[in-house]
Amino acid sequence: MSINELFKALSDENRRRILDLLRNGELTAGEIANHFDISKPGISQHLSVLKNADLVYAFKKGQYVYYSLNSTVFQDVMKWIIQFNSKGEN
Amino acid sequence: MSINELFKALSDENRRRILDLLRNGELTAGEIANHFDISKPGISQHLSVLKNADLVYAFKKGQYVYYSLNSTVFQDVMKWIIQFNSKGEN
DNA sequence: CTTTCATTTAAGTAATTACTTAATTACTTA
DNA sequence: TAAGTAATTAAGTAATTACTTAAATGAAAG
Repeated sequence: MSINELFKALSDENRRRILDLLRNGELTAGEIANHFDISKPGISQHLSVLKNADLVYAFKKGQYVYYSLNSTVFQDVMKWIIQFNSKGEN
Repeated sequence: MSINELFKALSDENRRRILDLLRNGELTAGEIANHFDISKPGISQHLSVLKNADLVYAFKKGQYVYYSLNSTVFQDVMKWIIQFNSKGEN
């Protein structure tokens, strides 16, 4: 969960779209995949990147895996950004 | 100046270090390059990515090119992030 | 004017990334 | 227990990215 991993995860358009989808609530991997023209394994890999960056939670229920936002980590990005509005401290 | 270009620009560790350096004030391309183990053309390319994403200003003075932060664009990133703390509007 | 210095552009390469299809794992249900 | 469904892992490939060195541009100073 480095800041680098975090920015790398956010640098992909499709991954950001996934995060956007999850703003409306949790979704299964398959439901997420249905919104894209990418293969399911492709989406699975994106989800794995998001999970490793702690941007999403994943929990398994039966044969489904539910994904949801971990909004706390967005605050790390926020903190990083804030430095550039305030001058020179930190 | 798309949000995609912006996140792509921020996804590189060295480019983020450049932005960090510029928090203390403007620097010439050469001064920036001195802080890195990368060749000058390498740094020049990073600066070009940052400039295209509007994260930095560049102005030429004699044979030097001065780079400085454009803090307004950070607010675009901020706006994007904020969506994920507040629930579901927008 | 020609030499020097700062920077960028050009061209090539190695590493990384985003995908694909095929195979595997894990769970559910007939 | 066999067949079907959801998701992931594995392995390969095409595209992108981050670098390199060499060449070009442009301003300054001898």
